[in-house]
Amino acid sequence: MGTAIMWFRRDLRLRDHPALRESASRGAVLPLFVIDPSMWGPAGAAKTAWLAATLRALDASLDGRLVIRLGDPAEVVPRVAREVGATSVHVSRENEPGGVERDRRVVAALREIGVEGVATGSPYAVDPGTVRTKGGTPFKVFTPFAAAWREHGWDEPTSAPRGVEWVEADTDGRVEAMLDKAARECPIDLPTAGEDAARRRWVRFRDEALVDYDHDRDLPAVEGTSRMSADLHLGVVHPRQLLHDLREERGDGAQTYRTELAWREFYADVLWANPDSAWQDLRPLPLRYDEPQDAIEAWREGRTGYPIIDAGMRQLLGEGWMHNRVRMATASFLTKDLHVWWPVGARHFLEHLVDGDLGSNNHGWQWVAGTGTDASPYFRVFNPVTQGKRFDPDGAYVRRWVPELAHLEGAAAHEPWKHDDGYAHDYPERIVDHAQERLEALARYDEAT
DNA sequence: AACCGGTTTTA
DNA sequence: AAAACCGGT
Repeated sequence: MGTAIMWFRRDLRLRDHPALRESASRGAVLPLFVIDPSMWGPAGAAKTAWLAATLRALDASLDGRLVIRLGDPAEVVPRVAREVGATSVHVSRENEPGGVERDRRVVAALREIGVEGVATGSPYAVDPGTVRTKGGTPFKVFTPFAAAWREHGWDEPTSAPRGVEWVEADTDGRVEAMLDKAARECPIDLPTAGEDAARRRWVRFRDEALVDYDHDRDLPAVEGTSRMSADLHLGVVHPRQLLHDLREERGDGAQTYRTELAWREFYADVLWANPDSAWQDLRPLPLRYDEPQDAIEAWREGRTGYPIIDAGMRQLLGEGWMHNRVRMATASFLTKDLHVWWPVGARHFLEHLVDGDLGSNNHGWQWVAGTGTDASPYFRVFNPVTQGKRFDPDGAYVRRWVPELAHLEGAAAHEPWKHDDGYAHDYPERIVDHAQERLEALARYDEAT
């Protein structure tokens, strides 16, 4: 039995970990994480802090044996392999274009020194690239994808491997200070990180909120969602575990939850099949775009004068998370009311969301913008006032995030312009007229098609 | 067996 | 409007 390296990336857990089990079957295991300083710096502070906290939790669950090194993985991973005399390096397969390219470089560098690179499993219940149409092509429409995905099914989760012989090596001396700094500079309160905490959150959701999920998941004022996204993003939980937990559940809540997981898998598959669609239109649409810097800044900071939009944008900055209903409304506002190209918004979301997942985020944006999957409805323009009144009927979400409107009762918080004291606490006036910009957006779509 | 055309579907 | 399927060839 030789030595194997388990190189952790978006799979920061020990339970139900096919690549970890594979590494343990090869011999003694060195658990490794590599911080690429070129990625660590530019990420948002909340995102970096969440990764730091999750790494600390993983390290604790390994009794402090997680080895963290700094640098370009194509240099660091082979160097560590030499250092410990490893014969194989194990990973969960990556589907994002940047990760695919990085892994190609790392595997090539490992091959040069005679070390095998082995990918086992992926962060998805069904590996991207597996589900295909009857014609053998990747799906571009969600519903038939979801049907085929369900039909395909998924493996049962496995437990953490027991009796692993862990190999020890030094963590880079600079890492402690980096993790400390990330935790210290975190602008928000993060949930507790790590597998056990995620598991507790999930069980609580399943036992208390799942029955009403079908209805409550659309209400941003209600804690009606599972809040699993940040843990799913780093692989602290695997969707297979959640699906397994719901296997006996036939109610609307569980059905809808499975469908939401299917969206995540769909977008990962679309990204895998169309790597360029990460930052370019999946279906190029020659639209005229604006670059209104002041309005974009107002959108980012939550002072557009539209209550539900401002509440959402402030939740993003304050919590590192935004309710999905509001993600759609704020994305529609940037693209349809301000006529801004979707990557501007997608980049802002990715910088601040602790769950910021490239496929789900960017294809969610493209879905709203009309350049992505789900063809025709270019005319999908969300009315921010209607969205607010429909999904936050008593205004509680707006009052929570927009103190300037806290004095308005009930749905009045969505329409300060209708109340004498609506602007008594310096809430900004609307920066655009939605009815007018809606027509402008439709005119531009007409022009482009 | 890859391709065509008509029909249904598209959160 | 485009995708996916289905039943042909």
